[in-house]
Amino acid sequence: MKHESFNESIEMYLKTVSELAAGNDLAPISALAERLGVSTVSATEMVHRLCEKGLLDHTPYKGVSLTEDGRRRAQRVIRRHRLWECFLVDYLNLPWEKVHDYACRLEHATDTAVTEALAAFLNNPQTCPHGNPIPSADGAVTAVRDTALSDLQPGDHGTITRIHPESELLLDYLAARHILPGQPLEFEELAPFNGPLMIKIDGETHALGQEIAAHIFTEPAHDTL
Amino acid sequence: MKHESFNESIEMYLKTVSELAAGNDLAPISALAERLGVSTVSATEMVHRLCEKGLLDHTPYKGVSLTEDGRRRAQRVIRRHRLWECFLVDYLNLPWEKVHDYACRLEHATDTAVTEALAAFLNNPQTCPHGNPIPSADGAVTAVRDTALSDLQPGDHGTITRIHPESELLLDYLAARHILPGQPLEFEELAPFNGPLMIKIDGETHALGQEIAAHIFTEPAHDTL
DNA sequence: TTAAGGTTTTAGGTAAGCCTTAAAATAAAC
DNA sequence: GTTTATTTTAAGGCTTACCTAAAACCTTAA
Repeated sequence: MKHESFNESIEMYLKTVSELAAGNDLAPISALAERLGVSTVSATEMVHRLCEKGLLDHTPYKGVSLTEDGRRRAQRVIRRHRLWECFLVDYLNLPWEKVHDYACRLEHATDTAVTEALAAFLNNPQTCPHGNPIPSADGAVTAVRDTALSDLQPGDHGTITRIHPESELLLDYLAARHILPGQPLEFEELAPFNGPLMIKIDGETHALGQEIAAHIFTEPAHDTL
Repeated sequence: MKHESFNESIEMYLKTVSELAAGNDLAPISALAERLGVSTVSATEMVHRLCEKGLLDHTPYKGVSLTEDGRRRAQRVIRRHRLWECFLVDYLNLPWEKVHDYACRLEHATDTAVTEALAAFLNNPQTCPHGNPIPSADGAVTAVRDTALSDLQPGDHGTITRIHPESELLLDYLAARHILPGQPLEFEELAPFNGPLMIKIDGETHALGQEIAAHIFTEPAHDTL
């Protein structure tokens, strides 16, 4: 009766660090705090606790990163999360943009035995409905080599591979516009002064802000056939 | 980040009261405390909080019962619990005696939308794998009219209908002896001095203590054809 | 009717996770 | 090198849910 809620916060911190420190660099505590909806002071406290537990490394004034232990733990949570997302979409027919939040709750309440039985039931899917890779049971992650939409150049063509990191607000926005993994797109033009990217998807052109574009990953289409 | 664990304790208390007060009588706080693995002081404190919230009624020195609100809330948790059990057994092929504990964690992390989608996916099952009825979405419970094994007389025949209340220890014990819902049984004799019940199931005779017998419910076979 | 036994309250504590406000340390930018 | 912004510490608090120990209180049965 104490253990459960105990883990929950820890798991959220580890998962978030994992998301923020995707490029192997340090995740600033301020960013952590913001994503978790917590004051920077509280986040700093918690980071200390997690450092003591050997789950995080903290470089003062720079940010935090996961230790090997923390990484494995985070990957296990992410695995559970994405497997549940697959189930919720493919079997329960719940909406693509809602399952992230549902899975966020289930992920902390799922035994390893359940996780692995679920993986087998689902036939060991490789990605979640939002395109993100599902870590293997031992915590290994498939490296992805896609490009953020925000890193493409006007004129580029590509196909959406995944949305990352996910949040309900973002997914709602994207779902309403059919901006989903698998969709081909064309980067028509970039408005000046850090303006939006004009992106043609599914026959329509959308103005996407820089911030949103950084959450959309693509596989560029090669002009060379 | 606060709400989740918040609900968890409340839900466990309500669920437990519902289990203990099956016969419409009051559940003593001491029994509540024992089942929850908590001191009576803590249980008393929590009962006060739940009374203030209008979920429980407390008759001092007697025990507690659920208000209509509390009842509905408890039934909703139980519904989620039993639906998960069905899924875990029927689709993930997890062991009958283990799924109770797995479901105990999932039940507090499941949105209503997920619950109802799951119910539809499972084709609205009426009972959990341990034979207990699954409350309907609006909190209605099917009345069961079966008899505790401890209330049968030597010589009686019957069929096991359900195990209630469940606990992993009990389920492990029963699973190892094939004492499962659907099994026919014969009450051979009752040992004197509150001794065990000699019960013939699946070709073998088992000595079951009074306490265990109170957890096994049966549908007596009528001699009158 | 009184003593025994169970129940409840009171008092005093713990731990995790959060909060705020304010001051100090450091990094970055000019 | 000074200013500005960010980070970290420090101090004091809150809530939930648990604990022990001791006192007060009901109920019941001898």
